[in-house]
Amino acid sequence: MEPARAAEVASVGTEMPEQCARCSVRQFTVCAPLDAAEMRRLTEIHRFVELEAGAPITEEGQPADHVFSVSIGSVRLYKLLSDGRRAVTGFLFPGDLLGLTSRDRYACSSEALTAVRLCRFPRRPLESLFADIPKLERRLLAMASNELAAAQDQMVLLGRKTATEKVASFLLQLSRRQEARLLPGDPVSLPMGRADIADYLGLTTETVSRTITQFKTTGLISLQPQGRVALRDRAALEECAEG
Amino acid sequence: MEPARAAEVASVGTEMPEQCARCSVRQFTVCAPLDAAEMRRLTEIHRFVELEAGAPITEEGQPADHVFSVSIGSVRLYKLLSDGRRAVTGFLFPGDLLGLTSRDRYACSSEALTAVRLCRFPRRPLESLFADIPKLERRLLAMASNELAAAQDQMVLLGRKTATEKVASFLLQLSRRQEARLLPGDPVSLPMGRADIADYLGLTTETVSRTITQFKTTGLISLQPQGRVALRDRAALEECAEG
DNA sequence: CGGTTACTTGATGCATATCAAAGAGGGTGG
DNA sequence: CCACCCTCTTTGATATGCATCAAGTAACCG
Repeated sequence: MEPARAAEVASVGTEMPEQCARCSVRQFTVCAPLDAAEMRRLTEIHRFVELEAGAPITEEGQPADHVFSVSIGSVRLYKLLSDGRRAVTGFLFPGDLLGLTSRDRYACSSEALTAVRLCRFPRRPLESLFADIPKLERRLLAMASNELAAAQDQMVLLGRKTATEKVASFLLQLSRRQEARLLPGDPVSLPMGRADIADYLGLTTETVSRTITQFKTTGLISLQPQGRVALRDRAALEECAEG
Repeated sequence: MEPARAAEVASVGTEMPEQCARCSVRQFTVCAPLDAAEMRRLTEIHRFVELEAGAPITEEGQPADHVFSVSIGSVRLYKLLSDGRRAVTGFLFPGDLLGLTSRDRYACSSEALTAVRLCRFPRRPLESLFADIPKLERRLLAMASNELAAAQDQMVLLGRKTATEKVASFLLQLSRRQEARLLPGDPVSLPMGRADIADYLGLTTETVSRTITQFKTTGLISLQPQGRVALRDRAALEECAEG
């Protein structure tokens, strides 16, 4: 047994793995409510997975053997129609959960949008833990409920908002999600391309681009290097977003 | 103690209330996995609520004090934009759950679409039961996951399907949901009006009407009394639905 | 620095919205 | 029991927001 692990071994059952102790989004993940001993139980079954930008993570319809928690980076969730049309059903950021389903198949395909680090939990062992750690199941239910509420907002956006309202809502959504992770809400970083945004909002890349240009022209936002967007007039954007 | 109750009294803790024993959709509801003793625990806190068509059930943003299970009838879920535009986020049928949220406010407004009977559970006592009946929480998580998968399908529909595809998908969805309740999948009954369908599909009533007329003309469906739709060519509808 | 991909901008077209009005049920009261 | 009225649905004519088609421009990468 190598010296580097001595401390860990000395505290079996009470200390969590170093990587988790250092995890910057633990308080927002599925792990949030767990104490050190429970964390240890959970980490007995998990594995870290690192992927580069563009790598596939899950494929719609394939066996849902794992649940993932995004640790670093961003992920795009999507579904395809038979003729190739694509709908992006969501973007995931650190702390978000991926692959939760009650069926035995993934509901969506997903790909790394940037380089990502994921915590991967095999599903059966994870579900077995529910019996010993009810907090874990409680947490998953809360996260699923939140996702459901977000999905309903997205349905309103897709079904009843104009292109301008959609793009404004999108920028504000990303801003709020940054704030939820205790990051500044401005500038907003856009790790995804215009095509991803378009497929998420039910628009075309051209319309997204034109709308962003319009916001830029009217002084609501300004574009910064590396896909960052500064919100110059948040109140006006909020106004835009609601109609 | 009246004779009619003798059998029930003789088996306290093992028999479920008569109304639940007779419930035609119990196997599809939150109650599905519970045994008689657990059912009794659950029914200690629930109350039956009967409402006539059009009655409000929940209002978006109001305190989420209760969770409901639809027992008889249909419900429409919706959200409003500030200028009055409406998005219907879902229709509920017997067995479906209403009002599940991890926040303290309802995410959607809801109204009875027909006369309905609901089982109403006060939220705090319900959550207290989770500790004693883990199956209950497991069941809610499964139901929430299913709703999430349905919400993702709806996002694809709203964001990327044409009017024809939307209406075809809608008819098939209702048909499948009837089948899931072990009812015939054909004819499909439409308890909601064209305006509800339009707000659910991100269309106008006129477009919904025209599309239905077109399906009728091309022999894919035929309209029957009381808002029933016979699926004359299911395969062609499926084809329509996917593009 | 050249090649490639992503983004932006412009011109045109179409699917669906909007505006308008005529049928069709469905319930109620005479 | 029928006639009327109200609401919902259907149908028609026109308008428009966004898609599509088509270049041009900027950003990125090797």
